[in-house]
Amino acid sequence: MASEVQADYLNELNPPQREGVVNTEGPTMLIAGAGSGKTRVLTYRIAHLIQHHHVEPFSIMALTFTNKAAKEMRERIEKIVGNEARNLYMGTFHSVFARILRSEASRLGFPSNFTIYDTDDSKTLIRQIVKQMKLDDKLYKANVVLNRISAAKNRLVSWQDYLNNPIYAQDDADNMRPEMGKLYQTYVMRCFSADAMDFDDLLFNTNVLFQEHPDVLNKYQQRFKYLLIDEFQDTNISQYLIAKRLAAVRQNIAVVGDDAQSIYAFRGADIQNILNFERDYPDLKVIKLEQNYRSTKTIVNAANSVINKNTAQLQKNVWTDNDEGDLIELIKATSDNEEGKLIASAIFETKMQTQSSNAEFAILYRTNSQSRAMEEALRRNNLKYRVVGGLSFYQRKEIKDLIAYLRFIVNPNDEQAMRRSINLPKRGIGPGTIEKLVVVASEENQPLWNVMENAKSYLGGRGGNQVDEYVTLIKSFRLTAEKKDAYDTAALVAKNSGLLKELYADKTIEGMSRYENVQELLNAIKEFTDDKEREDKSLSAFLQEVTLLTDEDRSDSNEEAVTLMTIHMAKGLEFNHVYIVGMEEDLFPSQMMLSSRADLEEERRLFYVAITRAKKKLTLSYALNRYRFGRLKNCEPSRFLEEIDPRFIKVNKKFGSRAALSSAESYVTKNFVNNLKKDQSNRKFASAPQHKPSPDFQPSDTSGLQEGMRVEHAKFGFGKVTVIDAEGANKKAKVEFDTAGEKTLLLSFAKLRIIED
DNA sequence: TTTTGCGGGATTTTT
DNA sequence: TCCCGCAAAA
Repeated sequence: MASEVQADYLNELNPPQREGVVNTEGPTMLIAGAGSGKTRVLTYRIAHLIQHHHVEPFSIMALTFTNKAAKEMRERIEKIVGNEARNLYMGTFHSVFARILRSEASRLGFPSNFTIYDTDDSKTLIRQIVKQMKLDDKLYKANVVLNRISAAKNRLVSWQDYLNNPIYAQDDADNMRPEMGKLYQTYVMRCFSADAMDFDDLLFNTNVLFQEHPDVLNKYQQRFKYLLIDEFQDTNISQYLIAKRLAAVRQNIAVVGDDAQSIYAFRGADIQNILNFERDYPDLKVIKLEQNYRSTKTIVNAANSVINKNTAQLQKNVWTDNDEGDLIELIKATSDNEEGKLIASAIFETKMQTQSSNAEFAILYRTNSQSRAMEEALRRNNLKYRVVGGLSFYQRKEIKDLIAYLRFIVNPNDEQAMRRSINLPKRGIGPGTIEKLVVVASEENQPLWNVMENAKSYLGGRGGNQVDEYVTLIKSFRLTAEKKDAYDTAALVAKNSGLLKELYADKTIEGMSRYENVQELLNAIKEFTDDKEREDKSLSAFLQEVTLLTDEDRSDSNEEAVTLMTIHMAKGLEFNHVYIVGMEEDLFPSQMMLSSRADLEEERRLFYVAITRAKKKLTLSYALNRYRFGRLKNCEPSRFLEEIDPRFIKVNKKFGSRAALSSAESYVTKNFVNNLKKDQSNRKFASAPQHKPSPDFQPSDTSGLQEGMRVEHAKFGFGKVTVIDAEGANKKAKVEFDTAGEKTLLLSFAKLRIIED
């Protein structure tokens, strides 16, 4: 019986796919081109482990990039192996290791009910620290500071390491931000005393846990016999190290990824991981999935012609057996609003001609703000649509407000939650009073909650009384939380805190929708507690999940609607008809990504991802004018348009006459020439001809490499070392190459020839 | 303490 | 354009 099922799924696979499924032992890397069926391989591989090798589901750990991907994969596996699949240890890095950190929290001095700070919490805290340290908040913008801290954590640089490393100090001094290290330290300490971890801490602290507590590491090494990682190109160093440690004993680690689809370098993802992987596992089995089952020949080849402009990529040849298909259409509009109209009517027509449903259409854009014009036009055409992403449900003010209460109930030291909830609805407790509480707590080195309980002895008169009332309220909530489940508690909090009443009183449209949102949150909590499979239905258990949830995880409305979303959100999805809008310079590629070649290559990969979402037909559009920051700006067509092999494009016949065609072409051509000029004047954009290494090229021993030395790299050419970073296996050098721009190279991996001077 | 109005910055992407 | 944080006014 079991073998019949097996035969079934194995027969559906092509040879490399089958190999990816059957070869379950030892380190494996699947390089999976777009649309090559990698999810299928991953699911079958897990199913195969369970059915054929009789591996217990709870000893398989599978890490994905989003919760949604995990959920879908689990469902697909469940279809093959039945409800055993429930016991798989599967989820995002963040959620899986948050769970492990909860049960081992005491090892790190955290309580197991620690709070997870989301990005907003982190930024607010940083803003507070900057203020308290009396620093210039123009210079120390929360965003900038958090990014810097985040980057350090993702490379496993602790605040102690940071303060001890003169390179960082120099770097910060050069950027006029000498206090960065101090900020990092304070930030970490404040999180710690609030019993809170931010997103990066979940990974950073897991590394600390495994490094400093070998017994814990050993426990999980024994337990997880098989480790699988999806979207490996989007992992950062911190994540990779966790995986490596876990897999160290059994070495059953399989990673799946596509370097061409790496689009999260901005948040620390590191393609280097793919290269490191080959180095770390010499007997690695590499399997390439190159046949695309998703798209037409036109789309696959057009995508290839684009991605080939990148210099940094693994050798891979994506091809397809599918039909030639329609040419890619290019639409020119005079304004962003007209672009919306043209796209909407194009969708409407295609829908009629091909008898397609709304759900087969997607409009993809670079930035969320572009959805507006599209939405309006779709509405006018009576086309149902849904916008994915944007301001997420859990980021809405009213939702965060209620959750702040819930958080403070569970974690009495969650300072951010206290700050948010204490004066909501208005209780006459202002910033002055709050600040006093926090200052006393830190000066007397007391838990915040202790200070609040004795507020009257620290705050005279009114403030003390008001805080007292709030404390009593929270205490009563805590009593409820101890006895009742998450839903009963949350419902009581919404009612007794006065939050619901206040929202109910607001009869504006926005006010009513806020009220509904809170009701919806309560429904979501109800759904959580109604889940029969769930053992722990406490408020604490609910909160553990909520911060790591995103909108996509809430409702899977399979509604008949056109999908609007950013390209980032579209990764992993596919649609028959895809419209990529806003193909303009400074928008896509984004102006913020023009400063280095590496960034531009990431934008190009983003474009590649966008193109490869389309199964049958791809349409691109750009506008000559667009409102940005409230101002009408004229735009040039994107350089990416010229990077598509022209054989695959035609200019829209309905909306663009012969004249329009030639004018669009001339626009593109003119732009192309301009870009060439730009390229020549700015070497960072130079379409660097592949460097031919010198005939005597021989990698040197780089242990003695010094800043200022000139080096040669096989691919990037000649350059000068600007910075040397870290020591030992992680030693890195920043090199400013003459033609390829600035690169950071891992010396244990990169082959550099030192040039005598 | 709360409300209002001003000015400045944002639109890159997400766990 | 719109949203946020901050300063001044009430």
